[in-house]
Amino acid sequence: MPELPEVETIAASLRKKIVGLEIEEIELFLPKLLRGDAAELQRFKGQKIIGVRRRGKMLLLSCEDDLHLLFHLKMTGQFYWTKKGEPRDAPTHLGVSFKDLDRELRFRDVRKFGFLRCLETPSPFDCEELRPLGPEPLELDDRDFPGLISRRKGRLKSLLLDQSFLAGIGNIYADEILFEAGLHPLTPASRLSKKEIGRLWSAIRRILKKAVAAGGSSIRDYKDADGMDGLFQNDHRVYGRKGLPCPRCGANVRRLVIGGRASFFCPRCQRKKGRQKLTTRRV
DNA sequence: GCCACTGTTAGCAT
DNA sequence: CATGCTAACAGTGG
Repeated sequence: MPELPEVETIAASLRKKIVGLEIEEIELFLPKLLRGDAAELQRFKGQKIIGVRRRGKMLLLSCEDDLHLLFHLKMTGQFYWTKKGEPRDAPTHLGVSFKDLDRELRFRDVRKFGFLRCLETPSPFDCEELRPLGPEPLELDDRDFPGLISRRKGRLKSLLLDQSFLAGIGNIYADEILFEAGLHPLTPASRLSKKEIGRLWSAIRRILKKAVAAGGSSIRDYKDADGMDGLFQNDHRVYGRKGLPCPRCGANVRRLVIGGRASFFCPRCQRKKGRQKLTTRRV
């Protein structure tokens, strides 16, 4: 389930351990994990890792000589460390050992949806997988958001999940963001007032920043590369909370399916547009 | 055994 | 072209 905050946390945990290390061996146990030619992987032997970055939900390990490893963890991808040469378990599909280090980095993915790709280019962010992504929500200038959303028509929930709109938001944070903004997930983007666009943008920033600070959400499989759980699952206010009271108003959280995805929201705090005024009453 | 599940995409409909 | 919906990927867990 790694979304932006989880991948950001994994990148940080990986970065502090592998930058500066020289790759000794790379072993691939599941050919379909790699998009491209298996021989490309061998070019990384002897290469020093100089950077670990995130773009959307993808992770980029960069070496010298314009060589990069691009990972997508999809639903269940995980990195972890073992002692060098330790037997691998069935869902472990890749092992990377380093010169002068008695441990090795492994990648496991129970559902096998994740992928790895080798890039050789000075501009890895222009590759096929990364090019279609929209802006990074935590880097986009505040002034650019209204223009970005004004060109879109779909429902807010689907829009937030659209990686070409903003990169990195997934199902959990989309629901938490819409709750924070007080907007119904079915609201058409084209019907937002200026004020609501402002609320949506600050909710996006606030929720993602808090989730990054909390190290992401550990619901099922998610752990960072050091095996640490995130804490943001404790701050979820609607996601996965069908039938439980809304923490703001006490109404029962509802669940809807939108575009095939579960969507959780508070029917009172996130009114459908057009109903707020009718139900306003004096005290 | 049946259904749901975090991500994404292809294919088809509107 | 844009958007919406479903199925499919493969496995685990309730």
